[in-house]
This record gives sequence, C-alpha cells and structure tokens, in this order.
Amino acid sequence: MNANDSTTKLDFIRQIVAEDLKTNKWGGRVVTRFPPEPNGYLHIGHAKSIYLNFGIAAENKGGLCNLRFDDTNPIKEEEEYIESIKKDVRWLGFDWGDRLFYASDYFEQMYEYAVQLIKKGKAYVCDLTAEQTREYRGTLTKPGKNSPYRGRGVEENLELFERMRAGEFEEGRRVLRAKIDMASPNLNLRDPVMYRILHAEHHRTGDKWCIYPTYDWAHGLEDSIEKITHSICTLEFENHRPLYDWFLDELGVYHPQQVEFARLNLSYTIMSKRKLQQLVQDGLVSGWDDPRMPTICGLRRRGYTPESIRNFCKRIGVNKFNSTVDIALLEHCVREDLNKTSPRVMAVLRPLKVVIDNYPQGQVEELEAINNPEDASAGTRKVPFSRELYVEREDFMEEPPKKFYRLAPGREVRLRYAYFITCTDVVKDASGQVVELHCRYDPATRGGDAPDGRKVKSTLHWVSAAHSLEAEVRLYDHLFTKENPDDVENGVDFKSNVNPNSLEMLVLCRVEPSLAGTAPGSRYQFERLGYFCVDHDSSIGKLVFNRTVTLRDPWAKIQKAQKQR
RNA sequence: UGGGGAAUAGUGUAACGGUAGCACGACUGACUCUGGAUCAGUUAGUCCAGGUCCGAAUCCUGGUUCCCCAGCCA
Repeated sequence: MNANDSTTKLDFIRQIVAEDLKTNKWGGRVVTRFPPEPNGYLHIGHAKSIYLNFGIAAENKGGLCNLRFDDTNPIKEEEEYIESIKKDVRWLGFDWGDRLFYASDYFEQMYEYAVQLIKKGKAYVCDLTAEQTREYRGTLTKPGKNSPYRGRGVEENLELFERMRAGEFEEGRRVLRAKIDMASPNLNLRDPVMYRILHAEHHRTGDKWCIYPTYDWAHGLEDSIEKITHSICTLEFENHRPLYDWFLDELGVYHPQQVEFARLNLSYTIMSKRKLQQLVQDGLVSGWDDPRMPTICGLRRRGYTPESIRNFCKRIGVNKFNSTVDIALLEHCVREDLNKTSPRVMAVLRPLKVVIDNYPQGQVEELEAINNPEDASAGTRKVPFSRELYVEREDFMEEPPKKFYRLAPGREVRLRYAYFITCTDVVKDASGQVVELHCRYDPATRGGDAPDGRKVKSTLHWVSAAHSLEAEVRLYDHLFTKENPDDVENGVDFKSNVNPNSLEMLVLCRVEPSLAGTAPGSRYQFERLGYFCVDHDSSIGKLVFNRTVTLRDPWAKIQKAQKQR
C-alpha cells in the first residue's frame, strides 16, 4: 500500500465534508475557496491550502473551489500580487474556471449589511481613538469596559456611518463596531471593529471608498455571498469562529461552516511572510524567487515540479496540531518525480583535465548514451569522446581512503558509456595542487564493457574537453543552518541562522554539447550529481543551471562520517 | 493568571472500544555501466497518573506540555 491509496483514509476535513454530504446538510453541494490577500507571494504553505481546497472540490461531484482575493486592506495590497498568485495557482495545476472573485466587489453589499446591523442595534459608531480602544478592551484576564459611545441611538449611528462613508472624517477618527460583549473571555467578541476609515487608493475600487471592512466583518460575508459550504482556514482563526458565526446569525444570512487546520511548517526554512520579506529587503536572498526561498516562484525557479509539490501536499496530511515537516520529504518528492521524467546528461562541475595518452591525437568518437534508464521511450543520444577530457575533481584522490572507489593512481575505472581507463600519472602545480591526470585506456572496453569480464568498482561521468560547453552552475543548500530558524540566542533574530553556504556559484563548469541551446526551465539529471534546471538567467551564449536537489549520495555520508572520526 | 485548541516511532500521518499500520529518515543486504534507481530487511511510538471495560491510542477523572487570542492586519 502506498500514499496514493488514500481512498479509505480521509483527513478530518474530508470526513466532515463526506458526513455533510451523507446528511445532505448543504443540499449536496461542496463549495470551498482559496482566499489569499494580495499582499505578497504564495509559498509552499499556501500550496497546502490550495491543494486542500481545490482538492476537496475536485474529489466531489459538482464540487467548486473559488479563487477569491481578500482585498479589504488597500494599504497592503497590489495588483502585482494578484497576477503572481494567479500564475502560481495555475502553475500548481489548479483551475478556478470562472470562479474568480474579489472581496472588493462586495463592498456595497457589505455596507448594506452593516446598516442592517446598526438598525438592529447591534452595531455602533465609536469615537474612541485606537489607543483608547485598546485600553477599554481590557486584557486576557480582565474584562473590558463599554465604550462611552456604545449607547448611541440608531439614528445617530446611521447618520455618522453615512458620513464616515462620505469621507467627512479623517483617518482613525471613528470606527463602526459590533455591539457584542465587552466582558467576553474571547477578546474577539469585545465589540470588534467592523469598519475603519482609510483614505487610501484601492487597487480595484480606486477612491470610491474611504471606509474598509475588517477581516472579521468581511470574511464571513464573502463566504456567505459565494455560498461556500466549508470555509477552511488555519488554526489561528479558531478564536474568530464565534465572531464569524455571530455576524452571520445576526444577519440571518446563508451560513457556511468554518473549519480550521494547522498551517505547514518545514524544517530549515520559514513560512512567515513578514520574515521572508525581511530576507528579501536585507538582501540575504536575491528576491522572492530566489531558488532558496520556500515561495512557489522560488521553488519553480529551483526546478521543483508542480507534480512533486502536489504529491508532497498529499503526503503531509491535514491535522489540527502544529507540526514541522522534515524538508527531506519535500526533497524526496522531487527526486521521485524527476527520476522518472528528467533526461540524463553529463556535466562536470569542478573540472580536472584528463589526458588519455594512448588515445589517438585528433580522434573523436560519438558514443551512445541512454537518455533516461527509467523511460525507454526517451531514447539515446551521441556524446563525443576524445583524447582530452574533464572529470570531476572529487572523483580523483591521490591517496584514497577506505571505501573510495573512484580514480586514484594505478586504479582502473570506467568512463560512462566509453572506456575503462587507468591513471598512470599525476601532474601538479607549484603549490602541489593536482592539475592534470594522465591515463591509459583499454580500446577493448569501448562502450563500457570489458570482453574479459573484469570489473571496476566505479563509473565516472566525463565530458570531452574540446567539445564541452562552459556553464555556470548554482548549488543550493538549506536556507538556514538550524532545523528551526527561530531557535536563536538572546539578542539576535532568525536572520543569524541564515546558512552562509546556502549558495555556491560555480562558473567554470563543463557540460556535454547536447545542452547547447537548452531553454530556461528545462530540467535534467546531471549523472551522479543531482537534478538541475536551466535558470532564466541562461542564454545561448551563457548557460546557467540551478541545482534542484542532489542525488542520494552514500559516499557523501561515508565521507562525513570519516571526517568526524 | 481568562478563554480557545492540541498531544501516536527521529519526522509526518493512520487506526473512530477489538492484532498500533504507512510514508520519509536512519541502518543492513541484494542488484547495478549513475555510490542514482530498484528490491529485500532492520530500527523505533500511543504525554503522565488513575479509572470504566473481557478488551482503551480511542471513553471518564486529574495532571503535564505545546500552540493561538489583548491590530482600526489577514
């Protein structure tokens, strides 16, 4: 049994949906929504929510999922984010069809609802300053005090609210509040603000409005208007549910069910939009799409596939308690996908020149290489072989330790798809650095097999010196050195845990000639090294690759263990 | 200190009163023209203490620990 066999294992939210369907609670409908505020870029945590909401809709007959921009705060929101969010959701493989909505489209209707609440004596205009409001609210343990404006008459409230809308008051001068209970142990119920005055240009409604609804007031209405059945949000909104319910009940309107789940945390990275922004602002990363970022655009640039991210979301499950998923699971998911789909290619990241002394000068052979051993239909290609080659610097050791199977003086290894070679001489520069290897090849092993049946312990990747192309390769590691980046000493913040070695730029790499002209976004496996993706900085004249993830590498582990000893 | 949530191998998740299972990780071994992939195996868990029951991860009682709430953010 594998993780795909989830038909019998429903998470608690899907159980609720299934139960509601059984009891016909919503008349057989399933309508969810993904409601981002367009104030930043989406990250892998959003992917969990997208996968959940669109997934539930897709799994149920007639199910719908709305993409709704929760644009109730013009100060933080921009059109640019709307486009990036749409792009990312689409890239992840989800389609909202014609179900694209904006909270701002409901402003008029929300206003009317607010008037209703005022008429019902359940909302009032309050003149307290923000600071006074805080004082009146009380604390976690002390009840709040009623605002002196709480007793204002309906007529006065109506008039003042209208004048608020008309722009007669300056920002912060007055708010509209719900009249609930200043002594409630749930602070969200202590007469929460419904409207605040913001003389700000809204990216969609322009200057039509100068009062804007708060989240608590707006969100339930948005869900209600769109006839959502299950309003799925994260745990921190649990305390808001009584308020969500209160507004809809007081209005007597269609009332979806809010369900909360735990947001995603991933080891060695952070998910907080605010902190991610700090990394960008402080230049610790190159931007929101830096391949080290957990943003969707970062992962895309890194070479992650939508399929692998969806699969990751499926595997992590959904629950009501905070947890931190091991980033190794995400990495496993890309490897799993890329192993099946990506063409193999040879590239040498840190070149070491090898001269095959007994190979004819000027001779070039085109050797056949398999494009993808996991996919026979991918076929084969020709790779040029010649007298002078490059191999990986770390594939040679003058004094090989135990368990090092690769090239060493006097040792025979195989060059993949080519010949067996034996190292006969090591050339060093003045500082003692190995700069060149001399080897002899066995012509009888052409293609990589010895007719006499002798074996070698390892196979190396290589490129022909004269035929290979220069490339820049960017190696990435975890963004932070600690599993939990927020684990810090007093006086410093999470940024002190940024991994100084999370990016390594290699500029003089050599790749096989078949890569000439490869397009940005193309993904490959560099044999024995890992999965790489062509960066959008790449051009015909200058190839640039990002390492998505390494291959599983037992030798690296052995080496690490040997060093520690 | 008030209120609201939650605790299952190292990590993430199943089991819904009836054999604690799966995945990732780690570790063996087999195979291999990628030290990849694949295959086989090992490892390891119900927060604690009581109680109910033939039987408890599940129900009850008491405790412990963690998360959220004092924005005119979402």
